[in-house]
Amino acid sequence: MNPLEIPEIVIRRLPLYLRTLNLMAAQGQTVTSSQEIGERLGISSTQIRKDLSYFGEFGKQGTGYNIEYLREQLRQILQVSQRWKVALIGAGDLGRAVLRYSGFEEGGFEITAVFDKDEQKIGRQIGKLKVLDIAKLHEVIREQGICIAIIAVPASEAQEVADALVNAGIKAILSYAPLPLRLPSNVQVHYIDPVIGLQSMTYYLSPEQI
Amino acid sequence: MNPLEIPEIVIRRLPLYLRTLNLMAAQGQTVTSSQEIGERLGISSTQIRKDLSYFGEFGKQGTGYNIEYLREQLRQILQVSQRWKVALIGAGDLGRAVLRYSGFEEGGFEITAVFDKDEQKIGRQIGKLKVLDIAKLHEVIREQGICIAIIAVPASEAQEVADALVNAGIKAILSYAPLPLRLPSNVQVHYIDPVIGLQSMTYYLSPEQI
DNA sequence: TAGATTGTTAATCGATTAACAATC
DNA sequence: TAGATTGTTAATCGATTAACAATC
Repeated sequence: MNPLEIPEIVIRRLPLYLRTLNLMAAQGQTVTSSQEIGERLGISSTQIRKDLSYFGEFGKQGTGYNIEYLREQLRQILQVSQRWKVALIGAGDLGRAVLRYSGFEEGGFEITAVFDKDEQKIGRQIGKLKVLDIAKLHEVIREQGICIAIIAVPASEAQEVADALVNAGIKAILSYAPLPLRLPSNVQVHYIDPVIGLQSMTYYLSPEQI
Repeated sequence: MNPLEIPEIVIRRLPLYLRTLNLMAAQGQTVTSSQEIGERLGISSTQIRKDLSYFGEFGKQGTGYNIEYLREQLRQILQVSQRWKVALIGAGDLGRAVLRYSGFEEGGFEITAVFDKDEQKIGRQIGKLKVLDIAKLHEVIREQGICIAIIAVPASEAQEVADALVNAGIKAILSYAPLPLRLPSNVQVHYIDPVIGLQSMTYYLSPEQI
């Protein structure tokens, strides 16, 4: 029951369960089962029940899970009931796409500051936000009490940005830069690298398809 | 030695090794060791040697691995020595960011066609490509002999697009839409969902940081 | 040669799943 | 009640790692 004992692989699946429940709720469904969730995700029902059992008992024998209730429980476990403020570094094509993607908002995240070092971009308005000078990173992050950041700068600048973020007090980083960041162990990090995904699929393609 | 027996989790790590070797080569390094690769990636040297041993013997006792040689071997294993043609569906903010990202090119992929259903976008020039009408999806994919696609359309349209892609002969899909696609088992799929990554990090953040 | 590092085996560790009592 | 589904235990399965001979 100590959170430290819960395998990370279990934590990584919880957002998938939450996302599935959100979709079901959006379609007006009120009750589901571990089997139904599993079918949607390609995961066994046993695994879903086992994963949830790390945190408590959320279902009823014979009937399954109340979707609204389980959603709220998962939101609380993942700490996404409240909205988190997020800083975005990089206002290039990728940064702008991140900024305009509505999924963050729905997932419990609000990008409240965007930074770039390019003078051409600084001061430019993107949606509700004005691009800030990266020189103000520390100041703004501290002022707003932000502890999550998204890195959307070129690989060559990512480590430097990460260092500045850690220095400003950031505790979780989502990085789109295709290289591993050197970070203190108390800072969470996840990477998004589409090329890695593609390259592990081409392994399975038959040679005649090239 | 039968490819079918190699665990998928091993295949998923190979692109990381390749990426690391690429970075080393770019810095002019010519030789490395399993320990050095492991340190960069946060993976044990034993695991790297074990993973590579599924495919052959690529190193020399006492000296390690020739970077150029191991790179080329990994490229061949992953089938990314040749350039793959890729179709991109969706020319919104995300699609444009994907199109302008140079990492695909470097990873062995060339986006050779981009589609959208929005008449406002069809015909527009993005970099070297003109946005095509999604009605021409089947025709163009067959003509060009494309077998990999990237989905960058809203979640509500992703399944429909996926069905059309499968119908056109696509064998591998990278989807940015935050939901699981229903696909034939002979079609590879990988998902990119940044919110999932963020939500599994917030679990570990201490509540006072909210 | 001595030191370094590989490739591989066997042991360990951890995750998944089968089975089932409990109960709605 | 009978059927369905949960939560949990124990068994199985698979991945990681420790140890080491081989050898550059």
